[in-house]
Amino acid sequence: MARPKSEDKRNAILAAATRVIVTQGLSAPTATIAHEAGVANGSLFTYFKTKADLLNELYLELKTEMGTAALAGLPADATIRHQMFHFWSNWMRWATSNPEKRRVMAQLSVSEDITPETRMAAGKSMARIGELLEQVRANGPMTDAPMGLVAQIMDALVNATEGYILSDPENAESHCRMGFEALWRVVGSP
Amino acid sequence: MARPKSEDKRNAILAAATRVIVTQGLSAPTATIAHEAGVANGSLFTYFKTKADLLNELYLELKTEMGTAALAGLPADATIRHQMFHFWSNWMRWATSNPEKRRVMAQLSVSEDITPETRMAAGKSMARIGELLEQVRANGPMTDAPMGLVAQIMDALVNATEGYILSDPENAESHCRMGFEALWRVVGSP
Amino acid sequence: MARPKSEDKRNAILAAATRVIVTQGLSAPTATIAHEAGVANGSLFTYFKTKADLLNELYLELKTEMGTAALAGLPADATIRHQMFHFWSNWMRWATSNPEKRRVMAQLSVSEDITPETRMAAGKSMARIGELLEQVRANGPMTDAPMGLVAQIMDALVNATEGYILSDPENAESHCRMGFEALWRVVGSP
Amino acid sequence: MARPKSEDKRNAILAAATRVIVTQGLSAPTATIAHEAGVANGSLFTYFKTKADLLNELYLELKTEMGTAALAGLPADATIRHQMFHFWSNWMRWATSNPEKRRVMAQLSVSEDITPETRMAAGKSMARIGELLEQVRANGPMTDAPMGLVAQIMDALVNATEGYILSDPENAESHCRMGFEALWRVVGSP
DNA sequence: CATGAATGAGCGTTCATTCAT
DNA sequence: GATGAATGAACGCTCATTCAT
Repeated sequence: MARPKSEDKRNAILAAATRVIVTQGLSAPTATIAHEAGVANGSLFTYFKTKADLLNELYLELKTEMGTAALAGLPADATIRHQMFHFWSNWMRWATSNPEKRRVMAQLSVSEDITPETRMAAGKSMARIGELLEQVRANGPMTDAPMGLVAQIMDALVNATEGYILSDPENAESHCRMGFEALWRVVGSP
Repeated sequence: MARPKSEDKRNAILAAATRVIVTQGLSAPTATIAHEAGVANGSLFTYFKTKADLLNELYLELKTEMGTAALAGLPADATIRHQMFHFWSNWMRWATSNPEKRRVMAQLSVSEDITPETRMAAGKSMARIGELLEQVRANGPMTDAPMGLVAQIMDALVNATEGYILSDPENAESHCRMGFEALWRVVGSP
Repeated sequence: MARPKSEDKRNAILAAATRVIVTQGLSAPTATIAHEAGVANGSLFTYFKTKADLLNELYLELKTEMGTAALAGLPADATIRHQMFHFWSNWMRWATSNPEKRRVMAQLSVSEDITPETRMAAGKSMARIGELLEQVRANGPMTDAPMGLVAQIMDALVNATEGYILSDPENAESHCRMGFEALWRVVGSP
Repeated sequence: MARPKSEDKRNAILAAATRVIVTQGLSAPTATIAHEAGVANGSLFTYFKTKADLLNELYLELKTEMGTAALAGLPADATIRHQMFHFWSNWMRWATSNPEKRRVMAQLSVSEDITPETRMAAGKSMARIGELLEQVRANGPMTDAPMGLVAQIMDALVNATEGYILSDPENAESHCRMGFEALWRVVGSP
């Protein structure tokens, strides 16, 4: 194979897309993204068949990265509360240090271009967290609530807390804890 | 905020925008919206200077309508918990009966086109709710938390619960109650 | 209706298309055609939904014009041979005075963009000629030949003669007659 | 006309071009042609400097093949009418068994990309036929007609007949004869 | 020489906005 | 004021051609 498709270039495009979308929104021209990535505008399409494709892959990439970050170093033998707080903190930290990625993910989440398949695939990377949450739910005040509702609520709490932290990063630590306590009051056992 | 010409036509355009955006997203052509509203494409611009303008006014309109619906018939002399549950229920009911408007609002919320001014103005319609929430917060487990965080969390819970209800409308009643209990556990006094 | 779609502009575009396609071929940019017609490139699309559309309508227009020209002043009570020679001459004259249109028609005839429907519709304008030819055929040496073959042959003779005339316009008159005699030998009665 | 590298590959590309152009037209991407030929897209350009080049050489190849086929086994000592009918039959047979090549040739004939030089060179392969036709003409009703006109007419008759045969291959034999008789009436001596 | 990624000019079409009627 | 044709910048994508491997 002459000049194999470079993983680096692919990543450069994905990273450029993140940077550009943050400031210009999802309607950012592919040409701008390509330029930002340092490749010719046509080259973008050798890595992603269409713009929608690029967006889907970007979404997947970001979700996966976030999921991985959230689960890093999970202390398997600690109490559930501890485990939960661990990934909650990871999650907040990731969001704090990657505000751009978080913003782009928010935009992609509501985009028509992201297919159900992609959303499904993205969900996979959160599976472990789902299991944890399930255990917590089963023994707390939401035993009788459907898991779907609980999951959505947790997601909402994560986002709300993250959002607030980003607006006042000074007290990140404190906000993080408060958000977690709120979550625990919602689902955890007293 | 001036409302010159025909108020009817203005509303027709706003309503048409909602219908069209639900299916086509925010990138729906103004011409399509105009057509759906039964006016010529050029006429749209005598009612809204630009497309962004239309979007901002639509956002404001929807938020205001929702705020009004949420506060309707608030029993001023009931307990705070009662008052809170009252508007929570109203809110859920509105969302359930106006799924399109809710969806459009979700899209607008993340749009670059909505200005900070509009967001601020939209916040106004929720002021009364903010006061209520403030009272609750002051006497509950989040006394020490910043109001902004609490507000965002409530908003998140509202959205999560609404979203879940829409995905399983059969048990709306039950989900509504469960969502409220979660909220109360987060901020309410035991 | 404000500023009604102008027939003039439509014709200007069609005429411009002819001029441009002659020199640049069917792949001539729509922008060039629009410019040549003195309208904005977007305007072309208010008159023709797509480029293929423009091409189809151009083909129809040219064929119709040619058909009309060929039949002009047909002496209904002359002998068939006379009638035939009349339209043959008309045809040659039209081709001679509209070499560009003829060239464009040749290109369009083999284009993938021209739909069967258009071809069918274009055929209509030649119907009268078909009837004439049919009468001639019935009493000549090709009585037993299928009409389709005869029609194609006539078409071919027309084109060949036209082509030759254009390459040597000086002796148009003579070539025209010779071509006709050839045709008559093929189908006419001796 | 140099034929460097692999003659096989060159032919594969030419053959692939024919197959692809039949279905996609002359605007078929070179990449598609290369793929169909089983070579890398870049390789196509080591065999043909440009796409126009490829087209010109394809045209030449097809014309030559057709000319050769038409002249195969010409009975040098038969009557001229016989010789003429011989190559006419050959020609029809070739067209019938190579409908794709015929179609492609038709497209190429009207393409802007084919240079006058190529057309001239292609004419060479028909030289023998031209001589034959010339002899016939000299003693028939077109003695006084310029050879160019006669040649074009014959070409037109060939194409018309071929075209009709392809549309009704069942009666190829009969159509072939009828076409020839028409030709003979045009130029042959009675 | 073969390969296929890289390039970037170019195209058809869309659409917010303007303006003649 | 209402209409809808006019405008032209902008965009996603293609593809002939080049060039690093």
